[in-house]
Amino acid sequence: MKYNLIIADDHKMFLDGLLSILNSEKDYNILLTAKDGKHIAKYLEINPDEKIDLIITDISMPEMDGISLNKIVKERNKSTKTLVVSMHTDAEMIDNLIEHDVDGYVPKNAEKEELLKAIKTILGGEKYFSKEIKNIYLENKFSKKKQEEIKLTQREIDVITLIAQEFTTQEIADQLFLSKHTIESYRKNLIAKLNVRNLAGLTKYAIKMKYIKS
Amino acid sequence: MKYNLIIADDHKMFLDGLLSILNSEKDYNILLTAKDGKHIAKYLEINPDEKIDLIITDISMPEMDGISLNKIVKERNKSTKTLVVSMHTDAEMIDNLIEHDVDGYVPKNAEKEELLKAIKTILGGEKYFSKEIKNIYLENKFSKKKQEEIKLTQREIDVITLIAQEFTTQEIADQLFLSKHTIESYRKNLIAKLNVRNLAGLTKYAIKMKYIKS
DNA sequence: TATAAAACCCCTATTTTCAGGGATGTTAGT
DNA sequence: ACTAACATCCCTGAAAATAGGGGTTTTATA
Repeated sequence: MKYNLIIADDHKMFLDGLLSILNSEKDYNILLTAKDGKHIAKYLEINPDEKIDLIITDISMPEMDGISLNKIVKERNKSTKTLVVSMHTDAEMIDNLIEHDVDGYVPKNAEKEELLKAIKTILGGEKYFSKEIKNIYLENKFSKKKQEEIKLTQREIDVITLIAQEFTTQEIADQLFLSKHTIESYRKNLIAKLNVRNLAGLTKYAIKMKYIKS
Repeated sequence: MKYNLIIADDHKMFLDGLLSILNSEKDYNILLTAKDGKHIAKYLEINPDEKIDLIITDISMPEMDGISLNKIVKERNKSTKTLVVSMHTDAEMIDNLIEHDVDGYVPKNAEKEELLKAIKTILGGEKYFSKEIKNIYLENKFSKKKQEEIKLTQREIDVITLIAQEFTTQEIADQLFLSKHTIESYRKNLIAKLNVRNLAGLTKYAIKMKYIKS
């Protein structure tokens, strides 16, 4: 009996590549391909009882991204597996995916063989994450350990965000309905906590932590 | 007579996709595929007289990127065309490519039909840039116009870079062997020029312009 | 060779930040 | 009930940054 697969990827050419790989395998039956998650979601809704073994998905797609799709898939039927195939190799993304309980991740520059191995492994009930991805994940966890010692409170985040937006202490105080002295204390604490020297350092931290854009 | 094509892309699966598209076209003869530019460069060196009509290449590849490859290709034989197929859609990259005189650019999420059209157009001697890419390019040129009114001198860049690195005015003066007053003047001018309010604004600008990392 | 732009320097006065203290009330967890 | 963490506020003095002026000299280039 064949496994039922669904593929979602907005890169048409890449999709063709995947198909050409999978079509030469006789165990896989490709039910559907789509260039965004929404189509897949609709299909799943219309066919609630169809057995779907694996969904191969990209992360960034128009309309509905891979993470949202994964959530929908798992809610419909926990036994449907998800394999993410993407070019994103940033730690945050990977972290995010693992937390969302995807069954595997293979980068797009992986070999054909690895992809097939990933699919087989996942259909066999195990997880599959390529070595590259595992390394990024683990390295990130280690370095996070150090960073997480520095944990800002919500108020501190409020203040540093406004500082990075070029407001003066007085202006921040006015906006938050606090005393100027309070903001000064926060600024002082932030400088000490984050091991920086001045506003420039605070601003860089705010950007790194994405409290402000660009 | 067939056209001779070479393809470079480090995404194996994508390569397969491209191949499956091109193999079904009888006019194209694929001489070589490789996952980085170096292999291609070596091939070109070994076979200096072979007629190569088109090189399809990704931008970011290990060992040798698409831009360097393009340069080598054009130096060897000006009549060999280059089509870039990549996921990069940032304005800088596109600008860079056009300046390096590639013959076309199609994003990886393009349809199969567009790719074929691009290839045909380029082999016909014209340039082909997908609409999406053209838009990004033009939009960038327009917005650059506004930005380029703000042009920093080298010295100003030196100073803002150091400011963003959290050095004080006095420290910057010492490092650059200048008077503290000079640095103060530069800071003042920068704040006025860049329309920001303080160090935080200068720091953000320095990051945006990539004068400093993160 | 004008002349504009860049690089450099100085001054005053005000505001803001930084560094160092200390303090109080509230909240959440042990 | 105790304690730690948090949020809030205050003070002083020094250092730095900001805002507003003013300059000269060097360098590129039209």
